[in-house]
Amino acid sequence: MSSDLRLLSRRERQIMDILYRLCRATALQVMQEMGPEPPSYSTVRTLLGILEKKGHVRHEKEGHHYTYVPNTPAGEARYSALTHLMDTFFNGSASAVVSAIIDLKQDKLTAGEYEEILELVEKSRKEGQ
Amino acid sequence: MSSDLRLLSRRERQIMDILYRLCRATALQVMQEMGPEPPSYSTVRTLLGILEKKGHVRHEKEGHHYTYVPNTPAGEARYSALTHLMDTFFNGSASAVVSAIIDLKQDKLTAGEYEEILELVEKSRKEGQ
DNA sequence: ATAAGATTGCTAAAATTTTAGCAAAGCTGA
DNA sequence: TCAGCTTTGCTAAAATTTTAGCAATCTTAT
Repeated sequence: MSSDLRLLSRRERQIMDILYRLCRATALQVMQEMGPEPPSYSTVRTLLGILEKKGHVRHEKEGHHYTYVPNTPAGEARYSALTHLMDTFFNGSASAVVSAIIDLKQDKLTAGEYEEILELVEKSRKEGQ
Repeated sequence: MSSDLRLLSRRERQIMDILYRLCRATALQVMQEMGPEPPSYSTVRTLLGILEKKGHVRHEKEGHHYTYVPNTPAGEARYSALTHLMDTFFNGSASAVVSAIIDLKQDKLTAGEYEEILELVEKSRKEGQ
């Protein structure tokens, strides 16, 4: 089943990313999220149609218009994205990724977030025994 | 400068991923890493040439053949990949990513790795004060 | 009811990506 | 040396992606 997001074209992936970020969106909303040099509304609709035909997306009729939703559950998509990132850039090492995240958010992490992370890790450690 | 990897085509990105994973590689090595349905050697060379022209890659003469190396430092590429992943799938939340990593590697993490991660987090917390 | 506005269905062409072949150049070992 | 193998340089065409227009349908408000 897998349906790997990495096999999609540039625009297709860009749209899938937007859908995962927003969870659900109309063609218009998607277009507005497509950053600088957005394609036309028409183009976005075509792409959504292609993604639907390929099975990556489905639409739900919401009143007058369509709302598009990713077909693969967010959890699954997250899982494979994270695995790929870890393998590609961090040699598969979990602690290397955590280290990078910490670096990344360094000054922005609140005391509460530190607590949360520590608890997560310790909880998992205990469960693993 | 940015040169976003997400703007590349499917094959181009696939090759960049391989180069980041291997750090450096010849066209042949790249081809051998291209999974099932690999393109021809010739095709891989063409793609590497395009990536070079776009400035994503450079080659070093190594004896008889070329070895290709990513131009953007691994650290920088990691940074933007991780940021994008976090924003797309984890709503920008650091602790959510950490939680996912833990889940992911659940049974495979050794006691030593748990220690390492905990130390990383605590060290950062102290420094942040 | 009906005009105005918005959304969809369909189509086609432009642009880019992906593919691979062949000649030339460079090394290697008999 | 020189025949054979490997790698590069160049080229061109097939395949896919990306683009957008227009008619038809549906909603909403007058």
